[in-house]
Amino acid sequence: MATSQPCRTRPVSPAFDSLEQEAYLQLWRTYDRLRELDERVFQGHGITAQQYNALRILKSVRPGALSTSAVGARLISRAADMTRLLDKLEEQGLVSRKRCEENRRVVYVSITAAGVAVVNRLAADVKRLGKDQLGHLDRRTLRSLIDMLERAREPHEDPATVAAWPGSRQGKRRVEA
Amino acid sequence: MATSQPCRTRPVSPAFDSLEQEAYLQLWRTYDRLRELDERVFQGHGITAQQYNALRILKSVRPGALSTSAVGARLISRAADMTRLLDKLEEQGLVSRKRCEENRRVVYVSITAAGVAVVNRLAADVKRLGKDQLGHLDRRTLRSLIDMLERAREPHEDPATVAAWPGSRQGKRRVEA
DNA sequence: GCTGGATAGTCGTTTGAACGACTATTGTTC
DNA sequence: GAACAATAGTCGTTCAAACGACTATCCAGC
Repeated sequence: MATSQPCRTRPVSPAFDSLEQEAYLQLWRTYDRLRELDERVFQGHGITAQQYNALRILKSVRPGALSTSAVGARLISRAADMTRLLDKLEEQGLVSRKRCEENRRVVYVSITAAGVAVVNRLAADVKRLGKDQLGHLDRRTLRSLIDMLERAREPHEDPATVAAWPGSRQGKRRVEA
Repeated sequence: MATSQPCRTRPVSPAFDSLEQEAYLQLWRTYDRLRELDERVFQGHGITAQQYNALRILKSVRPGALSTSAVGARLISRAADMTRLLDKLEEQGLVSRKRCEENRRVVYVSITAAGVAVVNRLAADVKRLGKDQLGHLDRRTLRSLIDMLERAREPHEDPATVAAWPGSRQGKRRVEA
């Protein structure tokens, strides 16, 4: 068959449809680039970032426990399937589950000593990760970035779960009108 | 067995390990929240956001073509497997592939009329999506957010691919030292 | 013109996410 | 107290991402 397509790439002028779209795509790309470093750290320890977050949450309430859904509500990103996420942690002996006697529908999850050990072992790497990712920005810039990100997602937060999340803006005063 | 765990959730004081970590987690959560809207729009059209981006890129060079890897380099987020992403678009008849005659290793991809139609059909939804996601922020804030996101990922961009990406900061002047 | 290395893309397999249907338990209403 | 809805969690299935091994082609050097 004859080749009708040119074999040369030509320059593009993409431009975004709108400022809002550009902001979202920048957000997406930035997240993706930073996440790359992230994954590298965690997969060296046989764990995912999401699983680490669950452990971090459970460690913060230790020696108490949280219901399955309470853990889910506190995770950074929504996770459809808490059951299987916790299954994997339980298989590794990092968390333990126990059905609540007062309300047998709920299952309480707590971190084990082995789980605490994993989080502690990761602590230094996680600290370094933060520096690697964003250490080149000064504190004022970081605060400003955080503030804008919070404002960006504010209308999209579920009021029911926002209270459970550490970074929620509630109670904070807006800097500008 | 005796129930040794309390069946009550107790309040947490999570706090982030560092400002850098907080910024990254805020970025993650914000991306996740905004992405939720995103997915809703595209899955109504039987396509993923990543696939839409590939189509958008190919439409911008129409009627020219791009090599498989050139499309990958211009995508918002790194995609490990261009082959299968394009496979799916080709199955739906939205793109067509042709092996380059001059260099038979490369495969050129171009968008079909059906592909253009899909992008056009989505245009209104995508426009509305932007407003839904970030329409509550004024233009100054959006620009500032974009600028900070670019600075956040600047050190993590591969110099080889950054040139291919529309939002690259190259050529822009830094506002602050 | 043959060999080794680089490049472009493809494919097999494993793993995790997404969506929805399903079970068990509790609370509500008449 | 039986029926129905709501809640908490589990599980089956389907789909996409991740990782690496593999093929085909080209280029460079001898």
